[in-house]
Amino acid sequence: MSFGEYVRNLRESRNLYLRQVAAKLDMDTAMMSKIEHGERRIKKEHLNKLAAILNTDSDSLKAQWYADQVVDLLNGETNITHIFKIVKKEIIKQPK
Amino acid sequence: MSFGEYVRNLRESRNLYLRQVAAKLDMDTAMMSKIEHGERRIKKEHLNKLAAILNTDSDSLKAQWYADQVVDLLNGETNITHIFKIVKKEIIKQPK
DNA sequence: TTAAATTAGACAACTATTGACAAGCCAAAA
DNA sequence: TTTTGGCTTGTCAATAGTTGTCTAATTTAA
Repeated sequence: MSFGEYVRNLRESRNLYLRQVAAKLDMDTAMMSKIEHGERRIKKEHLNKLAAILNTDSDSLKAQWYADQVVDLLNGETNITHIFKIVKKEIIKQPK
Repeated sequence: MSFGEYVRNLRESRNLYLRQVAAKLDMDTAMMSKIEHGERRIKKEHLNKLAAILNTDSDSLKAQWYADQVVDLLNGETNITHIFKIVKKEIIKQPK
């Protein structure tokens, strides 16, 4: 399930209209529609607010959001497991 | 090791100068320098040629390149394992 | 010190993304 | 069968981000 579908499912289960969510995020309904369709990307800064509006866990929402970006980036690649191994090794070594 | 370091290691082990590699890729030496420093991103389309110039395996080079983008994207995130799980689930379900 | 190699800074040119608007679609109510 | 409400689509200018190039440092090796 993509980020957009994830949001749409939540929104519908909350019985909210696109325009309601859009208004609370101070954006056009059309934009929100595109976000749910994966045609536009919601800003990271909006995620906390969106989670609150949808009354859901923001960590899961963020994970979903990041996953979407990664899928987009790796679209069509095989070798994903290998890539992830490199990434993990790379990210772990940031102590501080 | 980042993509840039990876390339630099290879290049030096091959006793090639930045300007030589840059010339073969038809780009400015300064650009190539920035690429090795991670300040600029080499185009995906250049990877095969670069692998040939460095006489190395292009799949590994590409994996390294993708890993770099992902690291960049997830920079600062915890939860990476969770995100990767979502990604894998998402990517697997593309048959065709 | 010199010369070659590399790096850094600045900037215009090029791309991509965004937000806003208007028009369209579709299902259900009237 | 029209109207209404919710959603979707297309377009476009404005904005933001990226790229390549040039010039001027800076570093390195003799």
